[in-house]
Amino acid sequence: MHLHARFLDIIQAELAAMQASGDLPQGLDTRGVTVEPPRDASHGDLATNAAMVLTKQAKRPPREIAVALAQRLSRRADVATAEVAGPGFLNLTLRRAEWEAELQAILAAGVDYGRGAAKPGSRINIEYVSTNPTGPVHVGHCRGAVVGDALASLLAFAGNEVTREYYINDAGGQVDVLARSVHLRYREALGEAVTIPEGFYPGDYLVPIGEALAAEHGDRFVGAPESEWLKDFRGIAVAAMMDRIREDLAALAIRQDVYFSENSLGPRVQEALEVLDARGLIHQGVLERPKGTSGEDWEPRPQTLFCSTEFGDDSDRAMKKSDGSWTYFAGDVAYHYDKLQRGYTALVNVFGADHAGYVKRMTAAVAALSEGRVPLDIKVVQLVKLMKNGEPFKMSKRAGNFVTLRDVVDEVGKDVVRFIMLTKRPESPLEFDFAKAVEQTRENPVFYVQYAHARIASLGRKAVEAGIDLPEPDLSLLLPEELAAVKLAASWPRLVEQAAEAREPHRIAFYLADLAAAFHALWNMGNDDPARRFVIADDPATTAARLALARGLGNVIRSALGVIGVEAASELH
RNA sequence: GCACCCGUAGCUCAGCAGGACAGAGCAACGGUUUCCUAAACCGCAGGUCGCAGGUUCGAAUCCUGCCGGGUGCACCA
Repeated sequence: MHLHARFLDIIQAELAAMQASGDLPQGLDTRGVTVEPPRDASHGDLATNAAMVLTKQAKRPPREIAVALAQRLSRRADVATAEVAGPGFLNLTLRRAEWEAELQAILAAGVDYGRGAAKPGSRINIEYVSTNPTGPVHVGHCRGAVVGDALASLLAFAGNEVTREYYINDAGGQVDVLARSVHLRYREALGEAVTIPEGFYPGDYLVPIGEALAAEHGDRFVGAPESEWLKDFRGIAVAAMMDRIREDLAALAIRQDVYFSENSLGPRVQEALEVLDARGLIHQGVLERPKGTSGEDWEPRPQTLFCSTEFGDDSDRAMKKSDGSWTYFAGDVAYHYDKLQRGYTALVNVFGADHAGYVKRMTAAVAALSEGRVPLDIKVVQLVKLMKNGEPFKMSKRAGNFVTLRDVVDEVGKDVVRFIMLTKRPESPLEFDFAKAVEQTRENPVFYVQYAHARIASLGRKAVEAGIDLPEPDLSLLLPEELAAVKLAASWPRLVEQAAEAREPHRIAFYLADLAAAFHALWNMGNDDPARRFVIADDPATTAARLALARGLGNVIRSALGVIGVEAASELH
C-alpha cells in the first residue's frame, strides 16, 4: 500500500475510534473523506477534508472536529505536526524519516515502484485502433492508437488484467471495393494500362499485392467474372492489409493481443439479436427522416430495430436493413456480445471523434446485453490537426497522397509521437506540428523529460569517473528542496491509481514534465552554487545521498515512461 | 433540428471524480555558463475561469438556460 493510501486508512481508523469513544456520533458515513497533498506545499505534506465532510452528519462545527482529530494524529510517531487551517482542513506534516523511508522504497522497487497490487477478478478488455483493413494506418488514427495503448498499459500497471483488442472490419462492401481495386492492380501488373475509377482505392500500396497475384496466378483471373476471384481476392487483400497495419502499429510500439475478425462472427449475430429479442428490445419499425439532413434520397423503410432509445439513445437503431441483411451495427452488437461472453468485467473502447455518434448506441447495446452488469466506457479522442511550421498540413485521401502513421513515425520517431499524443486531454483537439516535434527544446516535452533522465544517468557515470568511494547513503543529509523532490516522486503510486481510475493516461505525461522540472531545478542549483551539486569529489557522504535521490527520481521517470511506452534515453546527442 | 466535445493569462494548455489566495509552458521583460550536458534554471509581469441563474459550508469543477467554435447525424463500413 502506498503512502497516501496508508494515511487515508490511518485517518479512517482514527475516525472510527472517535466514534467508538463518543468523540463523534456513531454511524457516520466517512466515504467522502480524502487524503491528498495540499495544492500549496507550505500547508504540509498531506491534507484531509474529514472535518468538513463530517460536519453536517456530526452536527458539530468543522474546526472542532478537526482539532479533535489533530490531537489524536499528532500523537503518532510518523506525524510531525497536525494543524487545523482554513474552513476546517487538517494539514499533516510527516516526520522526515517517512520520506527517507519512501526514497528507500523507491530505490528498492525500481521501475516497479507505483505498480498497483493485482486486482483479482478485474478483467478489462480495451479495444482501440480498429481501422478498416483497406489501407495503411492513417495519421488520423495515431492519437486513438497511442491513447488506447497507453491506457491499456496504465490499467495493467494499476493491477488489472488487460486484453488489448483490434476489431477487423473485414465483412462489408468496402472490402469488395478493396478486392476490386486489387484486381485492377493485378491486371496492371500483367501489363495492362489501367485507370483507377472514382470510388476505388487508388493508393499504390495495393500495387505489390497485384504483382504477387500476377506472379502466382498469371492471367487466369483477368477476364474472369467476379464470382471466380472476388472472395479469394478479398481474403488475400485483407490479410496483406492487416500485415501492413500490424507493421505500422509495431513502428509505434503497439502490439495488440487479439485481432478479432468481423467475418468470424458467424452465428453470433443472430444469437445477439435473439438475446435482445428475448428481452423485448427488438421490433419492426420505420425510422423517421433525421431533421436537418437534406433527405433527398430518404424514403421510409420497415426495418428490424433495436430499442436503444430505452437506454438513452436518440433513436432506435437498425439491426437489419430493409432487404433483411444485417447492418454493420448488428455485427458490432454481436462483437460486443462476444466480448461479454468472454467474461470481461469491464469494456473500454477508444473511438475517434468521427465515431462519437456511435457511443450511445453501443453503450445501449452493451447495457442491454449484459443487463447493466458490465460497463462499457467509450473514450472519444478528438482529431489531430497536422501542422508544419504553423501551417495546416493538408492531406487528401482521394489524391492518394495521404499521410500515413508510418510517415509521421519515420519523420519524428515513435517516442515523440507517443508522448505528444498524450500532452493534451483526449477531449481537446491537438495540433501536431512536425517542425516542433523534432525540436529539442523546453517546448518539446519528450526531450525535456528524456534530458532529465539522461542527466541522471550521467551523474552515475560522473561519480565513477571521479573515482569517489561512496559510503552507504545517509538520507538525512538531503536538503529540504531535495526532500521536496522525493515527495513528488512519492506521489507516483497515487497518480497511477487515480489516472487508472479516471482512465486518463495523459496525466502521466503531465506528471513526467513536473518530475523532470523538479530535477532540472535541483541540477541548476549546482550551477549557481558548487556546494549544491550532486557529485562533489571531496564530499562522498553528500554525494552518496544525492546520487540516491537522483537514482530514485530516475527510477520513477523510467517507470512512468515505461507505462506510456516511451524510451528512457541515458544519453542525448 | 438533434446529439457529443470544447470555451481558463496575449498564444498553447493543465487543474487531480467540489475544497484553502486558479497553475505551467511559450511569447515579453530582467538575470544565471572559466561549473555534474545552458537541449537547462531563476526572477518579474499577466486571468470578470464564455455569460446568467441554481445546488453546496465551499463551484473553473456538478445542474439548467443562453452565446460562441468544432464534429457527427436512416438504409454505408
